[in-house]
Amino acid sequence: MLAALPRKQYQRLLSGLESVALTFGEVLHEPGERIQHVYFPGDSLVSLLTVVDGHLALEVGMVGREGMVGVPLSLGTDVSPVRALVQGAGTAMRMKSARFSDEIRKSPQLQQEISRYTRALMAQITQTAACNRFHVVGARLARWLLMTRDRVRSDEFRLTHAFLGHMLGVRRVGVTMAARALQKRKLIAYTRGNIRILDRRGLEGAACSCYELVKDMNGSVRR
Amino acid sequence: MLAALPRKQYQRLLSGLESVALTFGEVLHEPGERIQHVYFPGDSLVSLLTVVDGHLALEVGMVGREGMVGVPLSLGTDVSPVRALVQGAGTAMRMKSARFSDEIRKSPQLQQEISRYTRALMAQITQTAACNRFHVVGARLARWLLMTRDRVRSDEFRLTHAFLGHMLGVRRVGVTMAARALQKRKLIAYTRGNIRILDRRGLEGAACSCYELVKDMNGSVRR
DNA sequence: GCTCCTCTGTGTGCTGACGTACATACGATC
DNA sequence: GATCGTATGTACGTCAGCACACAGAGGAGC
Repeated sequence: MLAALPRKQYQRLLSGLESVALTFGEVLHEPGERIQHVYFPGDSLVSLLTVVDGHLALEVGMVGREGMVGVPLSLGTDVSPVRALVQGAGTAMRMKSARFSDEIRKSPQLQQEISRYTRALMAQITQTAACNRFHVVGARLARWLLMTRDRVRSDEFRLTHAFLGHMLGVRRVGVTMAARALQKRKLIAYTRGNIRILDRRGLEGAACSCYELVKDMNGSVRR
Repeated sequence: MLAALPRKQYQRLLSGLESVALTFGEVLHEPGERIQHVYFPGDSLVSLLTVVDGHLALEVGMVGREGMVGVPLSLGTDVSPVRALVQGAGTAMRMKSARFSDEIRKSPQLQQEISRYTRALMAQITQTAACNRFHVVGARLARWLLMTRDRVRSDEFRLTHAFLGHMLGVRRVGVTMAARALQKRKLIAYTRGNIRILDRRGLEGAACSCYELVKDMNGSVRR
């Protein structure tokens, strides 16, 4: 995301940025907590989860290199309504919240870039809401794998069925059945926490239309 | 929402505002269309719907006097990802999109107020996403009626089961059964498109926790 | 090799919502 | 006050996903 800024802007931001390694399962912030840093994932991947009734979680957004974690800061608050969970280990740049708020005030370009991303994120959340309501687990799983693929830029990644269950808001068994069906159709392969996409095109066919929609949205918005 | 602005700001905006009567069923904009005006509902009520697979709709947000229709404009685009449907007839103030974009540039207070609302709306959409995934129709119906009540400030309003079905993303029959259950418990009463809340407290008990959560959020955010 | 832990697979009964079809009932209009 | 459109009630079979329970099976560590 930072790469979309003019070089000069980017240079100035650099002094406030530090590179960090994010580990799988790490929680960047919980709902209601103060946001300490904003994160710009590089090859890492972060899930935004909403927590219901104290225990159930559901992914509403996925943030990779195309976005940032901490959008609420640009909307004038330092508390987030969601949990930010590292779903794919890797590196990210981060900046202290206060500094980021400063930078945003000073730089219209940065502000504009953040606005652009904010509306892409809103669109993603909206689409996810409808998707969770209307589409079956199999199609949602396919979509989810494709979205992950696009962000980590790899056909293979480490994830258990149980974890996927938390993301999709279904039981682990539900994931197992859906995953098995996809495997039988030779679209994916997996063993003990390792998933590989075998046939991307085929998987796109199995996914619901939400995948294309959100993809287009991010694309068109990115000029 | 406008009432939260300093008097001076409000005075200046007035010249760009016009009062309009919104009629039930009117569509202010479709997804993908250009937003012509932003609307600030007075005693009217507008639903934000996401459209899936061309026909199915699902409400993701509800806008009354506390908010505005056209948030994307403040995020730098004039196309909306959602349909804005008038769900409760009444009056609203509106402003041409171009003028609104101007005003927002000129007034930090207005911008701040919009930011505040944007994050409340994001929180609402997020919560709704989870609610639609995890909670049963009865609880969601109860929540929906309460949210409507809070916005129109009346215990009685006109709505058919079929319309509610569209909002909640379920069949009309599903609404009928849920509504009948609530009526049996003497929480609501209804006849041919007219719904009345008989026991607000009781209805709050029947609603899912999402109601309180979103309410608090709006409250706390409003200082 | 053996043990233990985690991940995946399978089975059973249940329930909430679906699709569809049709029945009743109110009210506006002629 | 008969008719027609719309709103609501009921019924029936189907299905996706639930809760719970337990059975293999691969890997890490001893």
